[in-house]
Amino acid sequence: MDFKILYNDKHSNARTGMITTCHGEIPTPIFMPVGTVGSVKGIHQRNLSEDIKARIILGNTYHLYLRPGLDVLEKAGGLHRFIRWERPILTDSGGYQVFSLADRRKLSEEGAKFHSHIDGSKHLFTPENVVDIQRSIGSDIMMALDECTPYPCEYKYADDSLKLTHKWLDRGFEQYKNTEPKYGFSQAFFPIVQGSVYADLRKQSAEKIASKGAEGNAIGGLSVGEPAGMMYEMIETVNEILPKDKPRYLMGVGTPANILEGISRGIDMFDCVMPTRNGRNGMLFTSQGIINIKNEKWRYDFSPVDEIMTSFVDTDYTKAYLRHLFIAGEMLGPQIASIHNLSFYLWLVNESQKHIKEGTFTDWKNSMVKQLASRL
RNA sequence: GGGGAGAUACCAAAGUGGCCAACUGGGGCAGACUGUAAAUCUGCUGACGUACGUCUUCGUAGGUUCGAAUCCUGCUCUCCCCA
Repeated sequence: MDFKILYNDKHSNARTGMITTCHGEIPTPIFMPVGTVGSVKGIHQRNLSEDIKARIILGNTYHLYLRPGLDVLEKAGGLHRFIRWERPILTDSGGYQVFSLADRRKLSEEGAKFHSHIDGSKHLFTPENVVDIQRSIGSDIMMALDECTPYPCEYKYADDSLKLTHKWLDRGFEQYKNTEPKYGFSQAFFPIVQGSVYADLRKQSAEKIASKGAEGNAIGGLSVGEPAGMMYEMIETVNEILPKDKPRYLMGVGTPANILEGISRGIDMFDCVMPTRNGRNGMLFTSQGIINIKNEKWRYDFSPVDEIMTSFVDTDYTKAYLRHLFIAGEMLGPQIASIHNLSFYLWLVNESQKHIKEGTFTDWKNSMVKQLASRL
């Protein structure tokens, strides 16, 4: 994997660049749609590549390991072939499931023991086997096993957790260096900064992560309930330390405003379930602000979902029709909403790239942030 | 014409003397969702008030009772069976 910065913004830490992988190029800053179990929920791969123009998508180690299982993925020739997606894939390690399935797992030095949410069976994830699993999946970017701490989180817990995440990182990185890809293309391995909302822990973690010399670095454990301002402070703290010439990935973030604020602080990669999950639940992100398409006020509104029309669904359908689909419980509604939201998110990062190049990013960002948060 | 059953909020449907402004579903209205156990979850849905509450409701008109959606009588309407 290779990363080149093309332009640095003069008024902020934003930058635009290009990641090159064996499955193609990824212009940054970028948003990566989440496809946990080998599917970006409700979206055909064809829509994803041709209409939404996604450059890279996510998969999840925990979910893919449980279903369909590694034997299927290996026989298929890896996840790309299995799901027929030829562009890059990044896999999360299962660290987020350590957080979201907290009542079904037990952590120890060795790793994380899970009770499957599907059939209750017991499984052990270690820093090493999570690398092996991601080798079998064949993702272009693999993530280290970490503990995504909850919020709020006691200092002592965050500190202990961080020590564990760092130990796991050392082991995972060793495993990464000592193993080979299975499908003939290279795979990168990103370590993850933790430390909850404590600046000293974040600094300590960022130094540890930077010392590994990985091809890219991630920031985790944010947007788990803390105020946005706190998240931005942590990003600033961490990005002062993380190498500037490597991509920085802010995991699980976020709202359109979060993404723009992240970009201005030097983040290059984002992923979030929000455009798809909220889209399925009737929430649309538009250039004018947030729409709850189920609201009665759209009943007779025959205008496009978004006036800037970021995808074919905006030109083909009206708000009134989309509202009707949701009210009637038609599955086309969530599909259209997901396509729109993802297109909008991709539009947002594309525009960011453009404004960074043109030197107009900060002003544009500031006006957008206000607009994006308003409720229509 | 004779016999039987029934009328409860937007709809369906519980409730058959006080725990009933009335279970539950649906519908309607609104909210939540951030490395996806989510096409999910939550709240409201007689009126007025933030709330304790107050007022008007269970076809309709009366009555019994300290107290009625619930008991009694008249009326109106609906459905079923027999002729």
